[in-house]
Amino acid sequence: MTDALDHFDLKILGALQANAALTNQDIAELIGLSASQISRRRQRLEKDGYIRRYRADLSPQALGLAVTAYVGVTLGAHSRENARKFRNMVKAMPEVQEAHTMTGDVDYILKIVVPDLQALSRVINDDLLPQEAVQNVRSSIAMETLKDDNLLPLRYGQT
Amino acid sequence: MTDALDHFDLKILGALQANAALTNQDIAELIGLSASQISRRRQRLEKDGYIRRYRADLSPQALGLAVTAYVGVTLGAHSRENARKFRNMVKAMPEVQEAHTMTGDVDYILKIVVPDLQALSRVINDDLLPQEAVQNVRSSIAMETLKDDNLLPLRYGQT
DNA sequence: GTTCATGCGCAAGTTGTGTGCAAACGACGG
DNA sequence: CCGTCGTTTGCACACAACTTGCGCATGAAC
Repeated sequence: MTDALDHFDLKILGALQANAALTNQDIAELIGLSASQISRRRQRLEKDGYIRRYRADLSPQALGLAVTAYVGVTLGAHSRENARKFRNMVKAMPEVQEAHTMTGDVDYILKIVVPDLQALSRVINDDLLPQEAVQNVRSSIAMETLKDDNLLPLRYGQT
Repeated sequence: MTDALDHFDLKILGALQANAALTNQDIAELIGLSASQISRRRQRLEKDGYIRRYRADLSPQALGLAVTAYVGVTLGAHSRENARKFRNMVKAMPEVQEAHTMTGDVDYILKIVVPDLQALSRVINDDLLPQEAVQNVRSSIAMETLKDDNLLPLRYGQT
């Protein structure tokens, strides 16, 4: 009934993740289908959860957000309660773009975007370090960004 | 003449980066302006580079991409030529979502998304390590993703 | 060979977008 | 205090895009 992506679906997903401003007509011409089919397939792809949402990709530079940093956080005593507080804190921080719990010697990696180094310092010293759970914080700053497209590779295991 | 974002512009940017499927009419009602104004402002925001592009945000899980990893790469002899090759290689690898040159003891951080650990291993052993420039590779795998919205914080230094 | 399910394009109805226009507003100078 | 000018707004309309019903083609099951 549903599921299982064919060749057309993958092309639609690929086109939309690179440029969601494309009209159905554009995509139709691109992959050799009619606009109405694109519309129907797109609805299905949204309903089945392949497309999570549509986003405008803003320019950090234009908005004065010059500093991107990765911050590794190590928790001390892994008390349930303190860890929970830490996670909620992180979710509520607008400067944090991504947060993952990691394997290896660091418990969390945070991707942080701020206007300048002073703001980064403020985030680390005022928000992160005062947390009871936090034992250690190591930050590394992105000097140059080679690639930042966040495009998922779509060629795996399909038609 | 141009530049300088007012309160309305920030609200529009905020709404669109969270959900680009909103119509001008939706945003108009949200922030108390007419749809035509949203249209005009949006055009300006695009022209002035605040909005880079529109993207469909796909679900890695739905697409069978279960493994996200951060890979730290250290280059050996920093020969200009080998470094250049390394950067081009990275740009061409579809599994690499982000790549930054970093301050600190690691030269590059790569965000990599693949279907499984085997695929990660393949990327590291077949693509990364054989590079002449590469001296050392350390990878850390995301066990749980707390946050992954990539929403820029918009409240800095404006009206 | 018939039936059924699926996917297709076309065309029509609906919804959304963008521009001309006139009015409102604010800044500035007389 | 008032007029002028530039900017921003809402409205209305023309245009563009989206979506859905429909009939047809294709291919699998029996």
